[in-house]
Parts: sequence; C-alpha cells; structure tokens
Amino acid sequence: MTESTRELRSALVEAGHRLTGPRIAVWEVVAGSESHLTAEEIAEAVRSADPTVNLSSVYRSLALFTDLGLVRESNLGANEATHWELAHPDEQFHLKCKACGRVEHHTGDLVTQIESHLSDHHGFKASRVELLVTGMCAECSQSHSSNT
Amino acid sequence: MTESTRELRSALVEAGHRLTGPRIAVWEVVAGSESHLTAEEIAEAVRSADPTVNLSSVYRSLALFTDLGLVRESNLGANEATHWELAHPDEQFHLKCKACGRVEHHTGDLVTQIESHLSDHHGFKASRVELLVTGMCAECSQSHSSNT
DNA sequence: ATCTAATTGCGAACCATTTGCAATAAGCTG
DNA sequence: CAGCTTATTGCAAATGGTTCGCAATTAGAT
Ligand SMILES: [Mn+2]
Ligand SMILES: [Mn+2]
Ligand SMILES: [Zn+2]
Ligand SMILES: [Zn+2]
Repeated sequence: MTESTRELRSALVEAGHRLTGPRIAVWEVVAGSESHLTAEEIAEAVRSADPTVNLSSVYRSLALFTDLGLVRESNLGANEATHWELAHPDEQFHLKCKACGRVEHHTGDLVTQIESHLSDHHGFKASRVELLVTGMCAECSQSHSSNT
Repeated sequence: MTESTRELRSALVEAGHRLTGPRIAVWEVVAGSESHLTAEEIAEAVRSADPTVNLSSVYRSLALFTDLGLVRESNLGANEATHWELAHPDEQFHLKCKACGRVEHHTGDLVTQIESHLSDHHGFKASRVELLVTGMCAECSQSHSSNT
C-alpha cells in the first residue's frame, strides 16, 4: 500500500467510510496530478488502471473527498464542467488565461484581508472564498502584442 | 417607450442588433429586479407580460446582453443554475449566506488591489474578477448562536 | 408596401451530473 | 477463515440546465 493510499485510508476510516478500489483509484489520479481535472478526465485515467470503475463512482468518490476536505471543486467558467484537484486553501486562488486556457494558482494575503474585513466590519463569517481572475497571462499578452 | 427601453435600444442599435419584443421584455425584468435571477425565473416573469415568449429567447437575450456588458452572469454555487442581474463592476462581489441563502453585494477596493498586484508583479492583465464568499451573514450567525 | 436578414418559437438534442436498484464486497465478529 | 451486515458499486435511466436546427415571423432598411 502506497503512502498516498495510507493517507486516504485514515481520512476515510476516521469519518466512518470504507477504503475501496474505486476510491483508491480516483484518489491516486487526483493526488498524482498537478492540474484541474474534470470527472470525465479522472474517469479516463482511472480506467487505464481499472477499466471496471464506473463514472458514477468517480462522481461519488469526488463528492465524498470534497466533503472530507481532501479535494477541491472549482467552477472555472460558466457552462464548463466542474474541475477537481487536490485541496488547497482559499487564499490560493485561480488565474485563468483566456488566451492559452491555463489555470495558475496565486497566493495572496489579500483574500485573508477580505475575510477579516467582512468578519470585523460586517459580522459575516466566511467559510469559503472562491476567487477566479480571468484575463491574459504574461506570456500571452507578450506574444499577442502587435508591437515591433 | 420607457426610459429603460430607450437605453436598451441604443445599446442594441450601436452594436447592430434589433430591438424586439422578447428582448424588451427580458430587459424590463432584469433591469427592474434587485436580485440574482435564473433564466427560468426571468422567463416566468416575462411570460406574465407576454406568454408567447419562449425560454430559448430568454437565454438568447441574456447571452446577448451579457456580451454587450448590460447584464452580469454569475455562478453562485456548484450545480446551481446560472443567475443573471443588471451589470455591476468586478469590485462589487458576492457574499452568500449558507443559512438563509441570501446573496449580498459588497464593494471592496481589495479586489482592485489584487488586480494591480497581478498586473504590476506578474504581468497578468485581469479582465474579469469573480469573487464569491460563502459563509454566515450577521443575522444568521446571531440567531444560530447557542448562547443565552 | 416590399424586401432581406435577423430573430423567434418550437422541439429535439446535448451534456454534466444524479439517482434507483439489484449485485457486490469491505470490514467486523466469532 | 467463514459468515454477516450494510456500505458501496455498476448499470441504465432520469434529470435539469442550456443549446441547436429549422421553418415561420418580423424589424428595419429601401
Ligand atoms: Mn486550484
Ligand atoms: Mn451580483
Ligand atoms: Zn496565457
Ligand atoms: Zn443569512
């Protein structure tokens, strides 16, 4: 049993769930990837290891992992499928380049400042912050510029 | 012709589009509401004035208005239908209370600071910022507290 | 009043996600 | 290890929001 599987097991057991084949497979894929994946992409990768795993089970595993705080679910655009990735904190937010499509992470304490401000001045207790900045990344604004 | 319709007409004409019954009806509903409405809710309201207007036309009008910058489209939660409202700037973001469900607006210059920081230090040119803070509003955290 | 292209209504298609249910298997317990 | 209970799975069908194709309508120009 791999180290990553061990982590999964303890999280599952602690919450009273079972360690199963499909869950392990989904976990390995998500934990072993750097990117934001759709359920279908995850299912595809999972199937290469075990072709019997069903897409429904992938969805169910992801929902459970999200619940346990192991993975993070993101909407990276209207009418786009949900993307999943290993959990990361709120203050690490998303920069999406509309030219190349890449999604980068950016850590800023400004998110934390917003939370504090809302709590201190407005009594709003934030439990989750989702910040998506869409625009042009450095590389793309460079290559798309019409200068000499 | 109402004032609000006149505004719509000039925006449409300027972009080479026609002023039509369905577009006026959708516009009146969105412009006359304070809240974030789903396409179905808008269609319902539109039908009370003109029952012949189709849901597809509502979607098409909303897509066009969004394109023209007249309305704003928001995802206020995973697996929830898209919501529309009259356009408002990026720095006016969303606070969603998970207890009462209300969505409030909050204006903070911190969003603008994030944009500047990304531009100055990372060469990322933001064109749109979507910030959704989920948590408990002041009223709800008060009434849900278990104190004497 | 005529003309033409944009727009609409309608129904069907689409796509991501969820669900019901019978079959399977994880993790006790002895 | 074998038996038992119940969570979990695979499958296929349902769902719900949104889009699409196309023929009929209509806005706006001439
Ligand atoms: Mn991320
Ligand atoms: Mn809003
Ligand atoms: Zn880019
Ligand atoms: Zn509330």
